[in-house]
Formats: sequence, structure tokens, C-alpha cells
Amino acid sequence: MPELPEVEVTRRGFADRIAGARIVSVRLGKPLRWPLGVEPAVLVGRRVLQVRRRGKYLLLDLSTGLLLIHLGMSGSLRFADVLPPAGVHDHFDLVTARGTLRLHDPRRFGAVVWVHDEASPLARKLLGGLGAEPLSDTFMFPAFLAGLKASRQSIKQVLLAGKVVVGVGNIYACEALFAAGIRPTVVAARLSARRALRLHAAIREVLARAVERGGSTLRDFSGADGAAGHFQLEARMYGRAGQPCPSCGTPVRVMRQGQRSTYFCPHCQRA
DNA sequence: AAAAGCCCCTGGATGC
DNA sequence: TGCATCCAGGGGCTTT
Repeated sequence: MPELPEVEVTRRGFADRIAGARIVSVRLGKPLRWPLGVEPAVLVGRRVLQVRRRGKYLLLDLSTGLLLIHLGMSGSLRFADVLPPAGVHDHFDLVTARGTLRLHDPRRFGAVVWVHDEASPLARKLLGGLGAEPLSDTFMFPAFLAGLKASRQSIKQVLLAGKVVVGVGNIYACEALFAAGIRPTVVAARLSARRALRLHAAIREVLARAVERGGSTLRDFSGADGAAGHFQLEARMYGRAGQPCPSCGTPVRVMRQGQRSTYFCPHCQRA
């Protein structure tokens, strides 16, 4: 579900409030993607120092170790003083002295994993291969172009893979490619520097705009305070098959790329 | 080594 | 109403 904007909106929704809070208890529901990796009781008494984000992962630095949280396809986090009794899809509660952080995840593709530090084997496996952060100034065009030049995959799949740039999921890949006027099927290595530059800018603009708008709410995404996002109201391609392109009026087309739906305008995205 | 497919899981929408 | 099928915001793992 959540792409970079949704994860970042989630992070901002509770980071300041949970910072410094002591862990009171931990409740686990049904199994998630991986086991927590530590006895829940061991975490009690530790403090949550800060909440960072890397790609679509949230990193909760504890006074000892850190929790990696991923929302998968259907996950969302809530943070509140008091939450209702855990439902069948509430699979992780981190109860702190300042409120409870709860992961709700019907499909359970999400994960909460404890590691001692970012150099641990699991942390390296999950975070080690990630590409540049698109909203930071480490997202440099020369490296972006070099990454594209090294791949014979389609540009859409390169964006989704997260090895060159992180955080771009299916919605924002479609939107950024439309904004840049690039056909999603183009082989990444064949993009000219000029077009790659347009894409580099489009990725930043689309993601930053989505964060401002509070993310996209397709099914049940909401921020940590429970508020829905509004970006989907302005999605120009994603989910709009058959509807007129807002730029030229040509019906939006949908196709499959790597088991994912791609939406594009055959006129505005000609090459 | 890189790329393509395969799953993990539940629920909602659609079609018969 | 009931049941089958397809699809969904991700990504690690296995197979080519």
C-alpha cells in the first residue's frame, strides 16, 4: 500500500510524540512477514529515541537496538493515548508511557523486526541494497543517470525495484513517468540524459507534492492520527484506465509490467 | 550477474 | 443470495 509519501506522512504523525517514551509492553498478533527477532518482554523499559525513515522502512531507534517497520501492501500505523481493543488485523502494539503505536495490516505483508544495529545481517539484507533517497540532496542526477544506464529493464520496473532510487511504488511510478512524458516500457539504459533529467525532477516533485497532500488513500491508508490522505484525488494516470488524459484527452491505457498494472497516456508518453 | 516469476495473505469488486 | 475469479499501494526469494 504505502509508498514513500504514505510512510513519511505516517512517520511525521507520531515521531515527535513517541520520541523519548519508555516502552511499557509489547503485544503481538498473528505472524507478520518475519518474526520480531527478540522476546517482546526484553524491549520493556527501553526508550524510543527517534523515528527515521529509509525508503519505505521506518526505523525506531531504541535505547538499545532498533525496530524496523515495513507496512507492506495493506499496513498502517496508529499512535494514540488510548486505542480500542486489538482487532483481528492488529498485529503489533508498542505500548509506551506516551501512547500506543499499533500496526494494522490485514494482508500481513508488513513486518516489525528488532535488530541490534544497522550493521546486523538482517538490517543489511533489508536496507543494504536500497537506492538514493529521492527527497534528500543525496539524490544526485549523475548517479541516477548512471543507474539507469546500467539496466536493461524497463524504466518503470527500475523505479519500482528501489535499487536506483527508493520509495517510488506503483502509483508514483506511473505519475512520475507521466509527468516526465516517458513511456513506462522504455528500456532504462536508452533514456537520454535530457529525459532522465526530467524524470529525476518529476520523481522529486510528485513525491514531495504527495507528502504535502498527506499521501494517497486508496483503501484504508490513514496517517498515524487516523486522517486519510488526499493525493489520489489528483492522480492523473493511476487507476484511471479509459478516462481522458488530463493533458490531451486521449483515453488512459492500462497494461501489465511485472505483475503490476501500469497506467499511461499513449499520446503524452510516446517514448 | 541480471532479469523474470512466484509467492506470502485477506478483502473488496465484479461477474455468472 | 452464493460462489468463483480477479485485483490490490511490496518485495524477498527462487528460477531462468
